Amino acid sequence: MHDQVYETWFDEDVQANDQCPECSGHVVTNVRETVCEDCGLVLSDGVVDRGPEWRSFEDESRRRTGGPVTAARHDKGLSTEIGYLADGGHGVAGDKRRRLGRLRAQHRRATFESKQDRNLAHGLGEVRRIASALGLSTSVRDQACRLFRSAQSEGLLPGRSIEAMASAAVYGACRCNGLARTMDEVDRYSRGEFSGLANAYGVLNRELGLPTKPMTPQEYIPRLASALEVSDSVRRRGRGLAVRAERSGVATGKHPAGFAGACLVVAGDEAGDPVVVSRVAEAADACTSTIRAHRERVRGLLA
DNA sequence: ACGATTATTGCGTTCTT
DNA sequence: AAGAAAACAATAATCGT
Repeated sequence: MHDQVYETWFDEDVQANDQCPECSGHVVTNVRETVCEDCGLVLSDGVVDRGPEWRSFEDESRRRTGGPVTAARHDKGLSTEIGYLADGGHGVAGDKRRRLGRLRAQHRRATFESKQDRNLAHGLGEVRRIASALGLSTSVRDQACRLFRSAQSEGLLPGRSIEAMASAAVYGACRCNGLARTMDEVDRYSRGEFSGLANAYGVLNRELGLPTKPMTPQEYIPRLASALEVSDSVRRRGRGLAVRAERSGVATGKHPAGFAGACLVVAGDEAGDPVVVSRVAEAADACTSTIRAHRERVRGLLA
């Protein structure tokens, strides 16, 4: 019934950081919808393109035909060079010598450039795949791509996996735009067997000096609220609690997502509309004991 | 589901060399 | 100053209720 209205807004491309048409609040984009952070108005729900599916499939098949591309293998088995013994040792002279020299230079240049290219192509492919899987807007995705390019040109790649840096770029782009994503969530789509995301992001953030500010619990409220399908009043109350908690300092040093979840639990209890802790834990990428601990902190705030 | 207890992880500090 | 190590806090895991 709201479809028409939503369609219109979506066509106008309401995105993160825009103003909510209804309450002039702050609009954020999360996994599968664009919502107003203040009133929770859903601006695009289920309209998010199904692009990620064929895109990631495409990437997958490209990976297979292209062969395994990992930083380790690049340097290890695949690179070759033309040695100097061939001519140096046996006194190859004149034309042949010069030709060999030119060949050597070309070969070196070619392999070097193709390595860079492959790394970049692979990395950007991963960035795009992860960004799509998270349902990020194209502008955020492009920003992530730029971050990855910077990371490569700044020489941040050697010693780290492409996958790790790709997911770090995506996470970094989210952080720069104030989008509430946990590292876990981004990591979920990374292909590496061990994450390295935290490390890669650490370097990326430090070396590039990303303009990020710490996430606050209330920024996670809208996402969790819609994931848990709590009532509007509970969400509002939870948001209020999150603000109070953050101002009073009890939330500092805590993972904001888990803390936001705890706020929703307390809000649900108050409203006589219990929010199940285990579900919150799942939605917030935390465990139940953490949510419980935070819940007590929030309650202590009210007492 | 809850509360309590224990294990693990991560991080900033401090002590060394 | 760079690195190792003991120390602390947060989170996870596990228990009995």
